[in-house]
Amino acid sequence: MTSSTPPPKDRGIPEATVARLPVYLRALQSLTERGIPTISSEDLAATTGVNSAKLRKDLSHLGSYGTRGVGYDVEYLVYQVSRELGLTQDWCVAIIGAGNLGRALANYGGFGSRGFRIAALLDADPDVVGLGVAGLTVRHTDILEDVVVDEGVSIGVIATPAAAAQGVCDRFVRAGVTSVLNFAPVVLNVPPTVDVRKVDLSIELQILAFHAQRKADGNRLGLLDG
Amino acid sequence: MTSSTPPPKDRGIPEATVARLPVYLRALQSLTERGIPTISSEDLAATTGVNSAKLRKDLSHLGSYGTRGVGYDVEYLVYQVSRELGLTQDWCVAIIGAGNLGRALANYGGFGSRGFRIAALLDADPDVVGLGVAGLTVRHTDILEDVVVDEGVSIGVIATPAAAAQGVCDRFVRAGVTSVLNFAPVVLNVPPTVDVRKVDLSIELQILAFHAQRKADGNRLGLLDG
DNA sequence: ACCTGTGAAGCTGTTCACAGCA
DNA sequence: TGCTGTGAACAGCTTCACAGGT
Repeated sequence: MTSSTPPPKDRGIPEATVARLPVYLRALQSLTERGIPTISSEDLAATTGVNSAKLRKDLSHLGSYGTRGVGYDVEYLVYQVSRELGLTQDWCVAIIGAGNLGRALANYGGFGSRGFRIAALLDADPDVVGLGVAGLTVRHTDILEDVVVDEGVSIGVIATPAAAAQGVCDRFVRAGVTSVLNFAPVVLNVPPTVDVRKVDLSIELQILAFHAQRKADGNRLGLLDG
Repeated sequence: MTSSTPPPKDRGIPEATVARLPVYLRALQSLTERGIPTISSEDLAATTGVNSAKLRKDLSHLGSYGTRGVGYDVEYLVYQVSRELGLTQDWCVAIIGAGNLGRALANYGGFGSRGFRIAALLDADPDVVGLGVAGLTVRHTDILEDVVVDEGVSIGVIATPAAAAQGVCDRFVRAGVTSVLNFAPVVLNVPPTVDVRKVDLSIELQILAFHAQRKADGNRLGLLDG
C-alpha cells in the first residue's frame, strides 16, 4: 500500500451530502474573507439553513476535522471540502449554445473563480459566431470534438434549444465527455458511464405553482371549515 | 359535504412526486402533439427516465386515471397533472434583475406557454431600465411593491447579484409574495410561510466535479490494483 | 394476455440524544 | 462546560412482485 497520501477517507459519501457540500463551502469561504477562524456546527448550520446534526454528519463523512468543545477550523475545512469536491484541480468546461442562457453562463463569475475554466463557447448560428462574450469568442459548433480533445474538456454544458440538445449530448459523449450539465428541457439519453445533471427553469416554477396552489386551497378550506 | 367538485384527492402528495410531475407533463404534451392517444406506464417511464413502478405510484397519488390492460389516456392525464400542479390557472411572475440571466429567463419560451405570465422585469441599474427584452420594457426596481400589488404577482424570481438578493427577497415577502425562485448564490432568510426554491449553477458544476473526480480516482486505483 | 394500482420490503436520508473528548 | 461525532430510531422514497381489473 502506498502511504504518502493522507487517508482520503471512504469514497461512499451520500449523494445528499455531496449536494450540500458546495453550500457549506460557500459559507466557509465567506467566513474566511471576514477573517473568522473557527465556527461551530450550530452557527454554520444556521447560515446555510440546515439542521446542525445533519451538518455534523455530513462533515463526518469527510473525516474528523472538528475539535470537540471548539468547532471547526474554517480554513482547514475550506481546504478539505474543496478537495473532496475535486476543486483543488481545474476542470475544463465547454458551453454549447451562446443564446441568452449560454451568455449568462459564460458571464457567471462563479465559474472561473472556483476551479472551472471555460474552454469554449460554441453556437450553431453563423450570426452569433465571432461575437465576443466574457472574454471569449463564440466559435462554431462544428469544432466541438476538437475543443473537447485539444482542451481536455471534461464537463459539457448544454444551453441549446431543446431540439438540438440530444445531438450535442451525443457528440460530447462520443468525444469522451462523461459529465454533462443540461439546461435544455429534454431528458437526455446517455450511457450509464455518463453523469447528467439537469437544470430546468420551468420545472422549478411548476413546483412553486403547486405549493402556491396548495396554500390557496388551504386558505379556502380554512374559511369554509372555521 | 359539497359534491359538485370531483374528488380532488388527498393533498398529501410526496415532494419527490411533485418534482417529477412536470417531467411527465412535458412528455405527455409531446405525445399529444404527435397525436398519440394512449400510453403505458412502461413507455412513459422510458421516455422520462424513471422506473415504471415509480411512475405508476406517482400517478396513483392523483387518482386512478389509468385503465388496466390499456394504459393512460394521454389527454386526460395532461389535464389531471396540469390541474394538480396548478397550471389550469395563470400565475403572475416578476423577475428582478435584467442582466444576462434575467434576460435569459424573460426570453425563455417555457414561461409564457405554461400558465406563467411575466408581469415585470425590473433592474436597479438606470442604464438597463428602459431597454426592451422579450416584449417587455425593463423598469426600475423601485416599483417592485407596486407591481406585486397591482399585477397580483404570486411568484418572485430573483436574478440579481448575490449582494442584492436578500434585500429584494425581503421586499417581495413584505409585499405579500409567498413563492420565490432564487438564482443568486446565497441562502435566503424567509419566514416559514414563504416557499423558496434555489437554482445554483455553480453548485451543479461542483457536484459534477465531485463525480468526475471519483471516476478519475477509480480509474487510477484500477490501474494500481489490477 | 396485458397493464394498472398497491402492499410489503428494502434503502436512503434525517433527526434525536448522548457518549466522549477538549 | 461546550461541542463534535455517531448509534439508534424514525421518516420518506424506491423497488419488487403480484392481486385485481379489462
